[in-house]
Amino acid sequence: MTLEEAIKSSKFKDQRHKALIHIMYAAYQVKTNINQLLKNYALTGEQYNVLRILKGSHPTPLCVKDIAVRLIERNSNVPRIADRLEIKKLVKRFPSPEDRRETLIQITPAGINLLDAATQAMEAEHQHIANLTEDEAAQLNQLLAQMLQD
Amino acid sequence: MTLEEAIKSSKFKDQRHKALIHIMYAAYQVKTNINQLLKNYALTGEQYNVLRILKGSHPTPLCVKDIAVRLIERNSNVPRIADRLEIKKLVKRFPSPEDRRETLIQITPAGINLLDAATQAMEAEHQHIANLTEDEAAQLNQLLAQMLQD
DNA sequence: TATAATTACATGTACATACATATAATGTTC
DNA sequence: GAACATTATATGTATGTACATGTAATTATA
Repeated sequence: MTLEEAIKSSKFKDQRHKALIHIMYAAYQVKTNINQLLKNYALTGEQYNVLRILKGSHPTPLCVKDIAVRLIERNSNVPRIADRLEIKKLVKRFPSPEDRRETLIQITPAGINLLDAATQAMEAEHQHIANLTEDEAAQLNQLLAQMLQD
Repeated sequence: MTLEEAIKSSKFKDQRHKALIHIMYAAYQVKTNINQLLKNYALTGEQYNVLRILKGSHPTPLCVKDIAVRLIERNSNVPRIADRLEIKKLVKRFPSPEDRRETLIQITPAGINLLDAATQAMEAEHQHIANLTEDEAAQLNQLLAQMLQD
């Protein structure tokens, strides 16, 4: 479905205006796709992202703020996402011995297993979503980087 | 800030994978910018979108589902967004005489005034966000359309 | 070193999303 | 036209975002 069909409108001021709407629409489609896939693993997108970040540093645990700065959506409430992962025993949480203000969070073996399964499915999905050649994707990345500069 | 700096990672499988993350990051930046601007008008992004859709059909009111299909984020809960707009007297709501299951929603003069002021500020912001020429924006739109096809 | 400022996290509230379910009105089918 | 299916909206719950505030620990400074 094209953007115009999707939102039943073609009243864009110019190409730049359309691009902003288009980006938000594309992101929504990508996220919706990913969330659907993750439902098979009883994970939300943000829970998946936090697990992925934790596995990246495993076995070293990370404190809340170090997880937060690695998330795309910076205002995500990491303590509450961690609550839900902890209930499912996908992470464990303990106070930092070095700085007792910090809570360290570590992915559990169960968390790694679930993440690995979800990631495998995700990669297949990614191939399917991004209907672009590598050259085209590189071009898209260049344009997005330029758009966001400074 | 580049994507890599923003999420402190450069571990992308390929350009297509990076493009998916990049789109979500760009959309987040655009939305955050817009939401900041709209705070000056005590509106959220979704409230603004609903008002814009209602003004598009004004003075003809729209029912809940006709608003929903015009929103980018299709699962938005239009009745509850309408609740908040109604409290602020930016819209009024009444049952449809033709189909009493439907609730018709119409933007008020106060709603139009607020929307117009917000839209003027928004257009200035849009110019500022999208650091692209018209040709580049057109290219970006073409790539996004291709990515999303079927 | 005592006090002040900062930092890290948790938590409360308002709003939004995602999805299930309830209810009333309309449409369909026999 | 009665029974059933469908549609439109509302509402409940879990999750997440955005932001303000509270509390404890650490750091800075007088």
